[in-house]
Amino acid sequence: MVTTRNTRDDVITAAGRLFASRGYHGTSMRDLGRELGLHGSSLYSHVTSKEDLLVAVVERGADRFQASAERAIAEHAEPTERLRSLVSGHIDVVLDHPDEVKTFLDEARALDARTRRRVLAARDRYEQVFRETLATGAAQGSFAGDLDPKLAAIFILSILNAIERWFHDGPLDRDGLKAEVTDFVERSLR
Amino acid sequence: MVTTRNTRDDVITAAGRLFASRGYHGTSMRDLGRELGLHGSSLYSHVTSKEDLLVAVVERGADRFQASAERAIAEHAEPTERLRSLVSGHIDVVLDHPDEVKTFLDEARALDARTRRRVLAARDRYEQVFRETLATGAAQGSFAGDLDPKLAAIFILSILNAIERWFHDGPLDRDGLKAEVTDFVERSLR
DNA sequence: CCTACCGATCGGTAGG
DNA sequence: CCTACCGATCGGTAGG
Repeated sequence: MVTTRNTRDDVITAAGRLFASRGYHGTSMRDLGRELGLHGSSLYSHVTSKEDLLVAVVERGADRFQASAERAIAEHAEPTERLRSLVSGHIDVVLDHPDEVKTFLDEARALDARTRRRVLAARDRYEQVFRETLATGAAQGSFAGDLDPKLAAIFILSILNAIERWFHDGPLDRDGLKAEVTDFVERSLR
Repeated sequence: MVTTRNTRDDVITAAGRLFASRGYHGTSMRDLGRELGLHGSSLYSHVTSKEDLLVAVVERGADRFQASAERAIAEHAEPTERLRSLVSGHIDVVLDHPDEVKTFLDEARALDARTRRRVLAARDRYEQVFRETLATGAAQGSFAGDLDPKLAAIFILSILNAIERWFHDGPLDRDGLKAEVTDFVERSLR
């Protein structure tokens, strides 16, 4: 037998998988236990409640996006390049951690009000990075001068966040996807 | 007392409201009864099951989009104009019927496999109208010749479907929103 | 991580 | 549309 005991991390990962595919309310603790090969009640040695699990999954998603934004900021100052890095980093997060992303985007409503507010604030800060990059670029002449940075940020993030819903490796691979999104977006900003 | 009995239509509308805000699995029949001022068990004189309700809400959403596409096709042959009409019509559906749209977009996974396939097929046919409009426009020179109609359709629909998540009448009204989206999209297609 | 269990709530039915 | 109810399942606890 090579079977090992599950860690809290394993539990959160499996929870993300189920929350992403069936939704938080569509997933029971017994479902999750089955996924890990143990009884539903045994999960309570790893977590204090079902919502505790949701918080953990959602925060993982939030952290990934934040880390990606920080990398883009650290590595690229010029607006066009920074935006490309933001787009590329976002796509990596979506494709590398689809379950956390989907839960982060779709299941925040199941959180209690205080936690939900915190998560939405994190989302806003992330969007703000896109907005400021666009505003700087418009001011410097990299993008169209009449650009509305707030709306453009929303449109770009709409495209990025939807990727999880339709993309699966095929004729178009990850780099191709990044190139297509970047191209579509940059045309709009000129 | 002006209170009237609820019709099946009332029940479906209220169900859309709750499914959109809490999700299908996050809504109980008793919740829905409370919303309508009657007991959960009384709902079964209007519907045969909870899933019956979900199907009805989702199909309403699907029908609205289909009707919008048919109108665009009937009224505009020229690709640029037809696309504008598709965008405007889609935004109207999203803003006039947000609950049905959200349920249509987010809760299809809760449907049984057969119904879900039917709904996804309807979604595909709708997307196909966008794709064909873009392909025709690219062939005729209205849009860039190297345009990928499939990807462009996805990107445009990503922007349109996300509107429900962030738009609420403010400084930007419905017509302003339509103009901004159309502008952003058309720049990308040139 | 398991066994044995709890009260609450779930979708749904019978019979008016 | 209500009353009275059903078996199943829910999140969670006690005690090992």
